[in-house]
Amino acid sequence: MTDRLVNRIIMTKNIGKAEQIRIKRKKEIMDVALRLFGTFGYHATSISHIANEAGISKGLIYNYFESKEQLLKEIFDSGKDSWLSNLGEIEIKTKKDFEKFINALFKLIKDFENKEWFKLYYTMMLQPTVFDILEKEIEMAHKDFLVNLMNYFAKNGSEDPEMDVLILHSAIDGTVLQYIYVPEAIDFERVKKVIIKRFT
Amino acid sequence: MTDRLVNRIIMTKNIGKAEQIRIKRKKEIMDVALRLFGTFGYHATSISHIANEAGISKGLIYNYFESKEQLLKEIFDSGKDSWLSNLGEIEIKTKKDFEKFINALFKLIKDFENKEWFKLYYTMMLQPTVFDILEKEIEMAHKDFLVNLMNYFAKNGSEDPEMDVLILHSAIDGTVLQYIYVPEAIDFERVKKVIIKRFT
Amino acid sequence: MTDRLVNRIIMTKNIGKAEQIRIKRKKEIMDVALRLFGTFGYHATSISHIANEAGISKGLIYNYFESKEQLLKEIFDSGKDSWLSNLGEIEIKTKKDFEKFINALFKLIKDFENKEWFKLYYTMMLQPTVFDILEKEIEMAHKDFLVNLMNYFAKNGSEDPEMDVLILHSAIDGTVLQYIYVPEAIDFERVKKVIIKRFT
Amino acid sequence: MTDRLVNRIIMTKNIGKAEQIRIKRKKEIMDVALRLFGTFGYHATSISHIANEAGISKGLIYNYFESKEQLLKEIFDSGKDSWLSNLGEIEIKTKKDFEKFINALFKLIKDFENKEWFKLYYTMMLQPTVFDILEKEIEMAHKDFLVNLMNYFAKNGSEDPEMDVLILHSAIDGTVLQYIYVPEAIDFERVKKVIIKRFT
DNA sequence: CATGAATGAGTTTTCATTCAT
DNA sequence: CATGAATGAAAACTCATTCAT
Repeated sequence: MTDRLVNRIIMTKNIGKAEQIRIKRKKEIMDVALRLFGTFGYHATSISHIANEAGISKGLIYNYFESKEQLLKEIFDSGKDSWLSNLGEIEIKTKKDFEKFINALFKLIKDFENKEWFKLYYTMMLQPTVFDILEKEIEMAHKDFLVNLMNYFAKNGSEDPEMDVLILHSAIDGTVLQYIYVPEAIDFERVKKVIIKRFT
Repeated sequence: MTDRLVNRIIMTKNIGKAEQIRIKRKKEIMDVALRLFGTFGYHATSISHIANEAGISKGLIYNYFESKEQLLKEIFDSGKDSWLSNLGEIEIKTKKDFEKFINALFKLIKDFENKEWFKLYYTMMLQPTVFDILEKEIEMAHKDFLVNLMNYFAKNGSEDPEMDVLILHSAIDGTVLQYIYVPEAIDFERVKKVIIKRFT
Repeated sequence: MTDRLVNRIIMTKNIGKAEQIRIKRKKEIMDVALRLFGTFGYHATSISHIANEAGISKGLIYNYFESKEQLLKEIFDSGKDSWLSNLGEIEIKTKKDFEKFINALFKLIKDFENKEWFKLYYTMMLQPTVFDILEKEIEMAHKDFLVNLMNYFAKNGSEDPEMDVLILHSAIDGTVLQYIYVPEAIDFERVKKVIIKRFT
Repeated sequence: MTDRLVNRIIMTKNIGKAEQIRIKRKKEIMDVALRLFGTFGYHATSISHIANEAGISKGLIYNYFESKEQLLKEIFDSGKDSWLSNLGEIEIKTKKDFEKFINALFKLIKDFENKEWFKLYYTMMLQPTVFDILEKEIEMAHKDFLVNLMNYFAKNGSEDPEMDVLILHSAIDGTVLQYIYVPEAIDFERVKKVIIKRFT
């Protein structure tokens, strides 16, 4: 949810003052928490830390989120929704579609409100034992666009479409990782060009 | 540090019985800790948990490691050494070399004593604020073989060797991530084939 | 304070509309609070819980009661008044009087607006350290009818009137406890018969 | 578990030092907690309070008990065991048996290591919603000796044995309550005499 | 009057670390 | 060497109470 969207919702006359505050505050907390979770990790970030950084009291956070875990979940879901709503609709049939898809993907990664979300995403993926509820959601979310890609590769003369998807997926995962790690090293335009070249 | 190596060190006559036990114990603790760190994460794994799992007392761990953080560092370094000592020596000049390198790489990933180490590796990479000392070491370690690869691509007609290295690196990172995440989904032989094909 | 009494007070012309609402609201809050205190205990019942259950805001409760403790005290006093005003007047001289008294007593226990009050009563009795102000009031209130009973036993050939009162009192206390605990197990008619038989 | 018993167990040579400390400490904590729970109530007694009173750190309590609730449960069970092991064996057939039973009962109530236990017992009985696990145990524990008594009344010409048991039970409950409330007012010898007289 | 966002002190609980035995 | 009882600082979470609107 972007700030602009939040503001538009709030501007609407038929929302009470209290509700306006709630929406703003909730987003505020989620933004701060995402940044800290991403920077220090979920466990190493305390509720106190979040509250301090957001300039509010510890107690208030529990007025908005049932628990620390629930706060994490809401942050995660919110990011996931953004992600999916931007990629889910693209049908990949022609080479043009593929390019369009790769473009959309990298635009998303770059523009995405907060690259911290990806840190969370990968960190959480790495500890399925801890966050097994989220695991399922992630898998489901992926499946659609992986199938999409596989069909594309199959129709375009790939010898092993399954593996091609795997490697492409890996390359993207890896690129995102690198972007998170050393953002200044990634020139997305060049990355896109190489990926499109290597995978068409 | 492999078990075999440990045994060889221990066999050496000029190490006292007591010292032999120390070395074995230390490795035991590190193995257990690595497994638990990988499974539950560093923060979510308590010293008690490690001690229980290793069948020793909490106190004893502090006989071998200064602190929990130091234990982590030693585990990390030990894994890193294995990793580097296996890849650092390969010179990549011909296509054969490249294939050899890719083969060595995947063999390492697959055989590596414990895939939990990679979980640690990536998790730690994702939280630079916490472990920035380690970060530098990793970067240094990588540089060598990245330069190696870049030269290879440059000499073999790549339009953008830097980017090719980046993508290859990303693909490898991504593949490892996927392997950690769904090991049974990764057929290394096929992955290798596709990577070699796409990058030569 | 019964609903009827509340209504009578409210009907009185020289009470303004606003004041009428206040009285009704106050009773509403006390009723809800009593039910929750009785069910979950004083400490385990939060002001939020009471407010929710009463369909009002937390803040409003503080418009009617100084504090949570004051709310408890008012509930307690209100119940106590009902109790005493119904028993204080009976003079026990003949066997008929005794029967009348026992009948009145059990009618009170059974009809009493809310058996939760007894839960409160006994719970509070059991923690003298916390509520020793209330304690004294109860003791005073009891004394009258205990003296009443003792005189009756003394005049009717009891060997140890003091003890007889004690046991009778205990039996009543115990019966109320049982009634609170397993209401359906208590057939008041039979209980009364046995008590009258055993104690005359 | 009496102190003497604890000491005897500890004296036994084949118990390690650590285990000795554990047993003593555990009892120490339970004793302090029982006293405070009885005096202030379960919810109004904090773990800090218990730790202070016992002269130990908060953390240590969790070395011995999983949670505050578990501490309560263990205290409760320990008291219940004492109670049952002393009354469960008496068969009530003759008037002598009944007297013996009543004697044993009051001896138990009087001698019982800690009358605070009864406060807990009654307080907990009054809030079944909160402690419903214990509820069942209490019911089971009672049943035996209630059946025992009913048979006795039935064989000895009671018109309504069920009610007689109820009243007797109530009288006992009530007496214990009074004893807890104003211990100095209860002359057990006289109480026993009256109960035996009224119920035979 | 009525609301509910906000506070902050207090609660239960965890855990790395120490140290007497 | 090895144990595990003990500590204390910090974590997550709760809730009576206040106050701007």
